[in-house]
Amino acid sequence: MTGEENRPAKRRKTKGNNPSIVKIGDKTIDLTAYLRPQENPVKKPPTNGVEKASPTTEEKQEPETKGNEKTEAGKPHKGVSKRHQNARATPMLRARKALPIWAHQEDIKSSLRKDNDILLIVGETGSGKSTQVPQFLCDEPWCRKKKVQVGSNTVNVGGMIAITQPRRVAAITLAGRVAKEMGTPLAPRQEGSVGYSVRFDHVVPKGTKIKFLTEGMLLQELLRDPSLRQYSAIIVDEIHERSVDVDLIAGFLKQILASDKAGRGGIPLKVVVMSATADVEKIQEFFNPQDVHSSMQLLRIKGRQFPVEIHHTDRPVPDIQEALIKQIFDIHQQEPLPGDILAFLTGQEEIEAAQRLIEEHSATLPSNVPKIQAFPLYGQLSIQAQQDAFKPAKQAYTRKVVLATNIAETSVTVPGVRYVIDCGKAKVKQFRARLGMESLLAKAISKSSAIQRTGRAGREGPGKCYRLYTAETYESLQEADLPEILRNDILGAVLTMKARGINDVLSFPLMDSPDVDSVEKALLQLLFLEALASDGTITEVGRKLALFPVSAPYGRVLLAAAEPEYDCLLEVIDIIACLTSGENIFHQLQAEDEPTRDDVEEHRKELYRREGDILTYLTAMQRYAAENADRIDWCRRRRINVRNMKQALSIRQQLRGICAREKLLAELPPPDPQPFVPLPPERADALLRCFLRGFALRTALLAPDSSYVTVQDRHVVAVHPSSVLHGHRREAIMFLEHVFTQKNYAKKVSAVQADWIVEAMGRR
DNA sequence: GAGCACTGC
Repeated sequence: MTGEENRPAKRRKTKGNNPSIVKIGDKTIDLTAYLRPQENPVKKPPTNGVEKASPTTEEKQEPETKGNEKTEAGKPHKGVSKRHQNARATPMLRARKALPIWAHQEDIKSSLRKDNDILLIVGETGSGKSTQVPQFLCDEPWCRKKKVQVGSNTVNVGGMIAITQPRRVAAITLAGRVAKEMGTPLAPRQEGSVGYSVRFDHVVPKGTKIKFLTEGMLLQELLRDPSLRQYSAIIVDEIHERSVDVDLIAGFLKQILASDKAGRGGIPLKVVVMSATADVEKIQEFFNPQDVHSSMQLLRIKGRQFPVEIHHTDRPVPDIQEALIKQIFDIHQQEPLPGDILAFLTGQEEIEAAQRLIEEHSATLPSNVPKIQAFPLYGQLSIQAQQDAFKPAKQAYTRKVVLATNIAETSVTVPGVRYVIDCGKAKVKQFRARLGMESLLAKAISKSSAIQRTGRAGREGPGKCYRLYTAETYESLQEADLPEILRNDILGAVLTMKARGINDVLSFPLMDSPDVDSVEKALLQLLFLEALASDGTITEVGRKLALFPVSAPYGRVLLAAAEPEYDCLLEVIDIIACLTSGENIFHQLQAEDEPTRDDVEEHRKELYRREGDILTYLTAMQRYAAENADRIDWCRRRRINVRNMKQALSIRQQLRGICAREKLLAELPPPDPQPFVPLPPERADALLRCFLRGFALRTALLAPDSSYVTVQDRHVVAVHPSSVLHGHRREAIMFLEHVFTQKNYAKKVSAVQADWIVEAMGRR
């Protein structure tokens, strides 16, 4: 788990006599070829590199300038390029100069001149780093496009700065803000200096110098252009969130920095890594000057936050719900209005219970006391219900309490919050490679997460944070959350590496390396999917899978669907579009839906199929696409997630496009709406057999005691209540997801025949 | 009889 990549021997697993032999069911597979190290991918630099101490620049915070975020924007300046010099930008320039990062402009520029290629910036929220750093750098001499010789070709290298974001909205809104500040249009097919590229949405004007993109997007670009030739610099923002994608990006960047730059005609790539948390040792160690032949400077920049008073409990609370309610009403009675409360809870169930308690208590408040109103906020809530949590309370003299999951920690900002209550826990998804399943359980948060939650009270003024745990408990928390690459299934990450030509994935440089078990599991699954050949190298199938914006098993099903034997590609695209559009397209029916509940069930009945969830999703998608009148109303009547269905349509269009380009699809189907035609049973069989090409290992057989036992590991699984097959008995089931929460659950379940499973396994 | 949060040619 150290970030050092040159000691694979230590990570090798010792299993029996030969560590490279593993068994799946009755099959024995030799992993020797998979684990064989290739020649060291990170070239040692010549030893003339002088090591510099990393200077830490502490900075005095500029006096608070009120309303700097709200400064009127100058109108986009037509004709481009002579930016931020023109008079119209002046009020905005003043606002920019007030940002804490402005004082570091020269430091930032000079630290990347000459031979220095890497810079690490630690900037708290509100320092302005995401908007200003690219602007500081884009006029630097090293940022110009250059014509160079690569092999026998003359190519252009550099000219653009990429800045990565973990979320789409951030990439889009930051691009919008920077475009305004630079007075340049942000529109396709125009000339401009700023662009963005996220899934389903690309606005990259001609002459773009600064491009915001999601991490996944840059990874896709890396597959096509391993040297990132169009860029002079890559800025990796929010690296502290440590997504799998950002970890892979860091690894690829390290390889580029350490390489001889032949792929870039000798022109160096500058790398700026930006983090909002102070624990940067791991990052510094990772981009070790020894390895990459350049010294990494570190710059610390103060943020702009109001002070937040922190309160811990004196002793551990026995009952979180009770403590929460008491805390809410204490704040309500002691603190003046306005000032809303944001409470962090673990999940929907807890939130709904708390909401009921608050409503009961609230009803007992005397009439001369301000009212209190609770709003839930979590990801699967409808757009409308989420927006209710952002709007000020409807009635006057009312305090709003937002009961939120982790969604309010990073993804959304609730305005008006002065008080935060932190229960100290969060649900975390963890992949258990040995069992091949995920778990989703509430666990203690990390210190950095607690600090992040606290900060949510100080966005608009001084605030208070009440932690429902003791100061000792806080001190005992982990410094940071486990990075995703140590918690998630790394199937996709391993495929990306293989597709990028990394044969020996165990020696790929990573800040945190997953254990060998997980890597082996992923390699074996890729072998099962025929993404890898028996010698561990990537196959044509594997290359194609890496291009699909879906997980490898889904990609494999897409490829199989195009084979004449199954011939159901359009249907499979519809299904996968639905499956990957969000948690579940069906909203859970709640007590509040009561007057319409039967009506909703009646409408839903025409979608439910006895074959299971896959066919149900297909029916839902096809009926939705056939709907010509009001699709939103169609969803409302069935309590179907509108957002997910819209997303599903976009994914469908994207997948159809890719399949057409990859010659899996002869021609694009006619546009919607097309009349709905139910899939005949024999076609349904073909479709399910096709899904088994990706999911044969995720199957279970009905046991005499009516439980389902998995084929691969002989575990008992229960059909999840969200499945249409919940409570039904079938000979055998195939499930697309496998999660431990209260129980070992199979989700997205379909009925299959036992001999289909045998057939699918026999193909290997 | 139950669902942390993101993301992708």
